[in-house]
Amino acid sequence: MTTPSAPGVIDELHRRGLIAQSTDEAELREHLAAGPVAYYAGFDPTAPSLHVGHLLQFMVLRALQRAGHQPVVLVGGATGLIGDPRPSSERQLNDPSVVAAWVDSIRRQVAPFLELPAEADGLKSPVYVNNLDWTGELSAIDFLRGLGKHFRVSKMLAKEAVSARLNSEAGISYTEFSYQILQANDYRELHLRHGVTLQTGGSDQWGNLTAGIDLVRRTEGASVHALSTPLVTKSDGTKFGKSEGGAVWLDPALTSPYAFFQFWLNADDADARAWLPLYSERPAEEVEALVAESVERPAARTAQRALAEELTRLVHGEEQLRQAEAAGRALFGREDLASLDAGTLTAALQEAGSVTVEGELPTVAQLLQQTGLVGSLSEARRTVKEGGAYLNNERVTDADVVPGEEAWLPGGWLVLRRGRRTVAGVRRGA
RNA sequence: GGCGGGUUGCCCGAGUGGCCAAUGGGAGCGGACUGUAAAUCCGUCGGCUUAGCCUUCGAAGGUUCGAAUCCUUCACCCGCCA
Repeated sequence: MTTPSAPGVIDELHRRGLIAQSTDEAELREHLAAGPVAYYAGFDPTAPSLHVGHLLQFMVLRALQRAGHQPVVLVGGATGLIGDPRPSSERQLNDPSVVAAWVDSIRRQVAPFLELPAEADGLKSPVYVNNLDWTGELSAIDFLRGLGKHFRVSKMLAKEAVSARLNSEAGISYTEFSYQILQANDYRELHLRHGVTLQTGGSDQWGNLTAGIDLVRRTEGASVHALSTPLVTKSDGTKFGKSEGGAVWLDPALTSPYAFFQFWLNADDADARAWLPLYSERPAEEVEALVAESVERPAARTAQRALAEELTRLVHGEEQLRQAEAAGRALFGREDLASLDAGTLTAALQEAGSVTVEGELPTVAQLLQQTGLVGSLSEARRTVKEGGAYLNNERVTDADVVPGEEAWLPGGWLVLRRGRRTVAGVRRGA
């Protein structure tokens, strides 16, 4: 891996389209060029796992780390108890013990992204912090006197998420209204504790980022920076990061490495080309070549493949990437399923998702339901009627038949498929 | 506190006593076409032991042979007036 010299990191981020907004860029460049800078990004525990939407933040964190700067990763044990206002509706408060558990799991999940390879000379290992450490013991008086005085309500009301909520039926609670003060205070605390002078985050966080800058200036007289990433969009206007099942998680227990790989592989052409620079850490020329290849021969899906490979490797590791790829090849390849060897088939179906059936084999409709390919027996019948159900790559015509002995594939498997690309395995039990 | 309007399936939104599991649009899902894309066209879109049955139209009760539709009470939302 080539280590770009420190002054180039802003150029790299620009080239990759990772900068939506930043504080005075000339100053920021100068600051970064002057020596290692401590910078931070925060992640609130609103679920047991992060999802693909968070990935972009790590691309920025990694780029800065490669440039020799000091990453500080914050997991919001305190802010997660309050809830950053969403433009749409009030959040449901989660139980403190649940949030604490999520802090742990996210903290563990984040680690590999900034882990340094053995040969990484002079690069800095991340510092991990939890804002509950300083927010948990903050008294109401300290909060109101020490922090509240620095915030003008008119300015707080002007923040996008807040004003959206004020103008909506949902309104906004005082709890969520206060969120920006807590996040601003995080910046201040990290500035004092770790000398942090740069905060990064999504563009929807810009208001919170600037609130922190203002607070640091007012209380410490220091001028600090912020940098935000653009919102990742899809060409069809739908929300990025969802697949059939809902969110695409980084936790392999919630979204298998296979499903994760497939998520990127199935991106549409325009999206894959637009996303590749954002997510790929390959040299600029290589990225350009891949995009050009994608334009020339879209069917080869080079951009999708590159995304799927790089990100699956980053999130799940080389071994999982290899298996996810092999599974895709086995299940979508041209070869006959029966000709696959038991090991390949087993690995592929375990990746794709499977159930084990003991004793009497149920009907195809029931199998479709048990594998989770459909939500109900009615839906299973409907799918069969629509011609969208396949057993071992052959269209099923009767939902109520029980697969015969000859249907079993090597390793004791049945391959069920719904539609073009949703596959699940059925394994023969004892 | 008073008056008026509203609450329908994942979302929006029709429906004012039987022809309503409920028009239409969106999302989703499937098929065709392709490249495990996109666009387009077609189909589908509560559940079940599926030519039938069961449970749905804010909640509970009532009128009726029959109610999403009428009546009563309650909850919540939106206006106007105090």
